[in-house]
This record gives sequence, C-alpha cells and structure tokens, in this order.
Amino acid sequence: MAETKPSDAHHHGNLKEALVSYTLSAADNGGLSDLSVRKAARDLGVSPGAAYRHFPDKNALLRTVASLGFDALAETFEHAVPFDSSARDAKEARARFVKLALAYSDFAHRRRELWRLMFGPLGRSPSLASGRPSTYEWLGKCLIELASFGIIKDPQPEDQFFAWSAIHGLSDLQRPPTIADPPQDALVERHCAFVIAALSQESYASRAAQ
Amino acid sequence: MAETKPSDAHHHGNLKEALVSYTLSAADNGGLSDLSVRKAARDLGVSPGAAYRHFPDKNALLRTVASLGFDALAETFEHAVPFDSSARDAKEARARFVKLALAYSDFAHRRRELWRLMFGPLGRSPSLASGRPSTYEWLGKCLIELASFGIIKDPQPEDQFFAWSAIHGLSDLQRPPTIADPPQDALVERHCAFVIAALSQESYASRAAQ
DNA sequence: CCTCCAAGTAATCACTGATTACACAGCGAC
DNA sequence: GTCGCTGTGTAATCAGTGATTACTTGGAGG
Repeated sequence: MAETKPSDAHHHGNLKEALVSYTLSAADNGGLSDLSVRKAARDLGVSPGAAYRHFPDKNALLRTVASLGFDALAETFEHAVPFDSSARDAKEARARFVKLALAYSDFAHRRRELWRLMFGPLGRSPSLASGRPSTYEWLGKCLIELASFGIIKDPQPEDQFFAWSAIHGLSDLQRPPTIADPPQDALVERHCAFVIAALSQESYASRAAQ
Repeated sequence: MAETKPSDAHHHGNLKEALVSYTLSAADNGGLSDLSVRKAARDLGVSPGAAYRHFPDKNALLRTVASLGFDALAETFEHAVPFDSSARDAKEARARFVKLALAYSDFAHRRRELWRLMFGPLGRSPSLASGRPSTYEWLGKCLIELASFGIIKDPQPEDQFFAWSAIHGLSDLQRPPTIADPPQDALVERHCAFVIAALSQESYASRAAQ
C-alpha cells in the first residue's frame, strides 16, 4: 500500500505519477502521437517493463491521462466561473455563460491533443474522479442562472444538451471554413448569443408534440 | 500513366485502390485501430513493401481514406437532400434541413471510425476532391432556403457556422450524459428546431456591435 | 526486338507493445 | 534477528510494425 506515498520509495519512487505527467506533457508538446512506453521509460531512467507494473497496457495509461484532462478542464472552469459563486444580475449571468464557453473553447484550442484524447475512443469516461462537477453540470448551473433572470426559459435536459453540443461543436471545428483566422473570443461570444436566443424561445418541444 | 487504368495491369493490378478499399472496410468494421500496412498487404496477397509504391507512408493512405470519407458523406447528403432540387414551401424547407442534419448525425454514428478519421488530425482537408459540394455549402443552401420562406433571417457566414457547430457537436457527443439511449431522430429534430429558433431572431451581431 | 520503367519482391533496420523469469528492497511476523 | 512476502524494478525475449533499400519482373512503346 505504498502507492499513495509520494516520496521516493526504493527504486524509482512514484513511477506511476511520473509516467502520467510525462504523457501529459508529451500531449501538451505535440508529441502524443509518437509517445511510446519505451521512450517514456527511457527518459525516466527506468526499464521498459517497469511501466507495465503500473498500467496493464499503453491504453490504460492514456485513459488515465484522458481522465486527468477532464480534471484539468474542471479546474479551468473553476477559475473562470467559480462553481460556488453565483451571478447577481442578468448581465453577470450572461457573462458567466460566455466565460464558461470561452474556457471550454480555449482548452480545446490550447491543449488540442489532450482534448482529442479526452473525446477520442479512449476518453468518454462520463464524469470521472476528483469530485469536481462535470462539464455538463457546470453548464447546467449556468443555464439555471440565466433562467433565474428570465433570460432563457427553464432549462430542460435537452436544452442543456443543445447548449453543450453547440459549444462543443464550435470547439471541435474551431473555425468556419470560409474564414482563415477569426477573432476567437468574438466567435465564441456570438455562438453564446445564438444559444441563448434558441433557449429563450417558447418550448418547441411541447408545441411539436401536440 | 497507367495509374488511372482500373483493369488489372500486370502483377496485382490496382493495388492502390485495393489498399484504399481495404482500409475503408477496416474502418467500417471497427478494425481501424489495428490496421497495419503489413496486414493489409498480407490480406491482399502482396509483399509489405509494395504498398509503399503507392503511398509514401501509412498516414498518406489514411489521409486518402479520410478524403473518401468526405465524398461518402456528400453522397449521403445527395441521397437525403438532392443538391439540385429545392423546397417548394416552408414545411419542405424545414424537412430538408432536418434531413441534412439527420444524414450528418447518422453518418457520424454508423461510420464512427471513418468519421473520427475525417475530423481527426489526419483529416480536415477542407473540401476535397470529387467536385461535390462540401458539408458547409450544403448547409448553406438549406439555410438560404429556410430564409427564402421567412423561417430564419438572411443567413450570414456566422449563422452558417453556428448551425454547423451545433449539428457537428451533437454528432460528436451523440447523447447527453444523463440519458442512456435517446431516440436519435427525435434528438436531432429537436436540435434543428433550436438552431432555427436561434437563427430566426433579429441579428444579435448588429445589436451587440452598436 | 529491345529497352525502359512502373510495380512488385526479399531482406533488412530500428523500433514498438507486451510477457516472462528473475532480483532485490523493505516491511511485518515470529 | 531472520524468514518470507509483497511491491517494484530489471533483463531478455517475442511477435509485429513502419519504413528503406537493392533487386527482379513483365508489359508497353520506340
């Protein structure tokens, strides 16, 4: 049970953490595609097989890193829009929503490879560890705030998903094909305005269902 | 210049095409991740090195396949919403828009690995060959139709990009985290309604700019 | 007919993911 | 203390991979 002990234990110390942070920094330096377990071990001054004491295979390592990616994203959210605080007026509610979207889009842009890993076939572990609220919950909170000031109607689950989709899609595509290098922040703000516009309408759902 | 000749030439014949279609079918059978040039060559009854006469490296093959993916997507569009026909009334314009979104989302769902390849780091070649209109142009046409019946306002480039983002994000995420197995078509329709709602508002852009 | 060149082969390099048998430190039990 | 056990790392090895090279082949064109 010495796994949680962060000091150097006997041979290398905390290899597991070292491998993870190595991979993480590889992702942030554009070197994820040519990351190999062996190179990581080499750079960490350890034999190739050692890594397999901590991860059953390479994908397990990548999955762990993807999971940490979600933690990092939550941290970004927390910095941009503290989860425990609340907007005091309509303008601030709007601003918080935009800030959240900006944080998401920025993350996707700055940490592209990590982001791809997170939403690639190895990621997708819904909410994951760390006790932090998930993107989805964070977004939900912002929407409820917007609703509380009458900016949008009461958010249903599908509204929340729509908002997420729109922001996620924007972050994935990053730029319209027709414009080379758009002012990123303005683009995100514009999209937020669209989302708010959509969610401020009377319920299409009930109208269509009848 | 025998490269365009589709008949069997002398040794294997059209290896290039065979490699491409092998890769394509691998992608459609969930075997893209363990595709290897050697295995492809083996299954095609050819030596490993032969492939490198036709593609400088593995990524080049994958890029070609990604490009074909965009062609296939355009074909799907053409089947769902023929590019040369037009809606005759508002209802049909709406229906065409929904059909386009459904085609997009269906493609992302049914041919997931190919789709991931297309929008992954190897894809992204904007519009590509085959002379077909791109997704972006197709969408633009649908929006213009919607506008022509007064359903939305005149589509600006940013409107078009917003619509694409929303549909793309939906297709990438596929389902809200809270719902296990949503009725896919209804979900897409709902999203389309949201997009239309957003684009039917007076221009937020000009209002914000002033 | 003969030459030339696209298209394939065989052999090889460096490297990778993964498994196995082994070594060794430090801990608690006795 | 020493015995043994478990966690952690090593060394060696296997099968498979992307890629390159030198060599062969077979059909089309002069």
